Amino acid sequence: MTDGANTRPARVTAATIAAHTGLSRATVTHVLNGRGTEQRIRRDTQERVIETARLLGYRPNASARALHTGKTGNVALIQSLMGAYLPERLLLGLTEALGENNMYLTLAEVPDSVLDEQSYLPKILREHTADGLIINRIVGIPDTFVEAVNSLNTPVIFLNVNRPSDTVYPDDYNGGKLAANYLVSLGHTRILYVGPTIGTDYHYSQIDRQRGYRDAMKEAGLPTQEFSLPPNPETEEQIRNDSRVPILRSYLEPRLQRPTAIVAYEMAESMAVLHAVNQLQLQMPQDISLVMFHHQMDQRFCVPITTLCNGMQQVGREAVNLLLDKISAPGTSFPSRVVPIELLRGVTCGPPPSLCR
Amino acid sequence: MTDGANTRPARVTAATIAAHTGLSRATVTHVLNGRGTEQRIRRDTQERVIETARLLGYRPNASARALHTGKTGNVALIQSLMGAYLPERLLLGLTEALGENNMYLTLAEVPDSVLDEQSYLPKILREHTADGLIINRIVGIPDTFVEAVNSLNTPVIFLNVNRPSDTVYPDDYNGGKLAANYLVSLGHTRILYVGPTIGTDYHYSQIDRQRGYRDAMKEAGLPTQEFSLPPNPETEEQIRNDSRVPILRSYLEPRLQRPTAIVAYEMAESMAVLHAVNQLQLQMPQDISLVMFHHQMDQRFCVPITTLCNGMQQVGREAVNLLLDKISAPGTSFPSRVVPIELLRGVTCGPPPSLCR
DNA sequence: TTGAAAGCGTTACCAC
DNA sequence: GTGGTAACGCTTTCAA
Repeated sequence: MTDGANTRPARVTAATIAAHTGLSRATVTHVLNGRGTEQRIRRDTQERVIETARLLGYRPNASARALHTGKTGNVALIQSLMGAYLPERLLLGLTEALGENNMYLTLAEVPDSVLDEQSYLPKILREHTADGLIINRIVGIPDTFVEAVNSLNTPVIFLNVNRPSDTVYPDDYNGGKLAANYLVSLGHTRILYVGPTIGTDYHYSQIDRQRGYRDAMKEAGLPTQEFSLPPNPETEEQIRNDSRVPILRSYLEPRLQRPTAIVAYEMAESMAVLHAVNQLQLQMPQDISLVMFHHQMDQRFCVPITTLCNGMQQVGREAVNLLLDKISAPGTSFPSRVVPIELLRGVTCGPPPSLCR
Repeated sequence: MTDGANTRPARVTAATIAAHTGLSRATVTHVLNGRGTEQRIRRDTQERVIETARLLGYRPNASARALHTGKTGNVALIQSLMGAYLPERLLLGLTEALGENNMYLTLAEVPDSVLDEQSYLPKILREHTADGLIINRIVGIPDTFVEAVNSLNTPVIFLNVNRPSDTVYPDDYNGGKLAANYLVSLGHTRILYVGPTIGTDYHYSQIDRQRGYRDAMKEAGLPTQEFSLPPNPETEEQIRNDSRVPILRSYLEPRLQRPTAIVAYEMAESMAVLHAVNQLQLQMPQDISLVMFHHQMDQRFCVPITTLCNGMQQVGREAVNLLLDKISAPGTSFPSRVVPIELLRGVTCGPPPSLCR
């Protein structure tokens, strides 16, 4: 009486159901896995099994199944989470596509220190926890790390870096072209590219977006104009004397020769542009147009900025597809997949002022 | 020769090592689990085992261990990823703290549709995949869902909602007080609170931050002034006629009675403030001060805005601790834990203009 | 239609 | 010091 109705048995397994129904474990799993009819198990038996499972609150044990099938049903996402690039859309794309394949995403943080230590592998790689690995945007991955990972028997793909194979990343080069072409198509001829100052450990997109812009301008027979935003100031002193917006402002100040449109590398540059534009009392898009690269149309800025969207959700989905391909053909190398960058129209672009007058 | 050196055996298990070393599986696992000395296994035997494991590229099978121990070593994070609140700091806190306990975070996206359907549980909850569940910031969770989750035998905690028990969330009420008090301490007396328009499915922080502000102002004997930013415009028509910044500007326009400081609910409100301030050619912080709630000091805005940081990393860590407590004491209910909100000084605050003159 | 049994890789208890 | 052996929960093949 003390233990009967209220204390549910700690674990309800297929065996429990078998015992309750007086059937064998095999029959129970057959029914539970939808193979009941195929196995020509009586209708009412099937219903009895299912009802009992429901009543008992049966939940299959993933580890046991994994042990038998040799597949964990998990994919691990590896990255240094400190300073990570992990847009929600990317996670959404990954989990969606994995979910469609009855798999899950396991997040593994890899401290930067680990990446430096020669041949030290993070714990998640030292055991057999996932069916595949996704390595996200680790800039300047040490070769030793890549080698160590490859020596694992686990399929691996890379994300958001530009490697020739087994990688998924956005087409930043054509994104750059798209940006410039779009502004050209609106009638702009003086288009300024605002990017970050490119240091030693740069990301490929810093090069590619700018290259795309340059090539598109050249093709249109227009001159390029580029401005590298100095890095974020660090000390408070530097912050108070932050010269980034003033410098940028000087680019936009001259009445006649000022750019009529801007391509910004990402949000940081866009914000500087917005500040400068505001300070100069310019109207957007009447006086000046702006496009930026981002992973979505971001509504938090009050002004929806026309965005070159790097399709992180799609990147996530493609990554899963690629990884599943690799899992089913272990050892094979696949060419990298490039995801197109799309233009999302905000309200920051229009024809150049000269054409309006 | 075809199969010898190049084709590595598909799976290296403890048995493989046992075979290679001529020892029993038990001895091998003893050594591998660091129980070698305790079991008084010869030094050289131990070394032989470890070396062989390394050579063979042995990686323990997590599923097998899980099956035996009854612990998967995984914690599932449940949420609707569409429109999710998932700051990187939160993930960092979660994965860090889990990592310290040799556990991993499994991300499970739960489509909104699923939450609505009565009693339908997402797949990850229908099987035994994780040792515990973290439910993150699902606003307006249907009671049926909570019930269904509770009927599972799996420990569950909530994140970023304000439930009385088994929950971790930032102390937004005291954050609101802190914001106001800080500005008061700088000498401000006309402090405007800018929040979102509170709809039907609001988040507790929308109430709490504002309440904190109000109470602090009352305690300081100062009048409150509040402005609800209308929701983001949706159609392009609405966007072009976006009246949010102009309206806000009208609050800041009058020379004498205008607020000298602003508490912004979050980034969206801050951006509107920055735009309005820029358009009015006001200097920040000379003419007006600004603090906002956010999950970190964000360097992308060019101006580092003084931030009330809701400590998502800490929230993540506390969440893991709470969940581990629940896992080791199943069925117990723990009081919710509130994580203090911290003030991170940016460059947007200073004394009010009147005191400068 | 149903049941018996083997095996997945690990752990841990208990003999030797 | 070392080596059997059972058990974890599930899947699947083969027999009945």
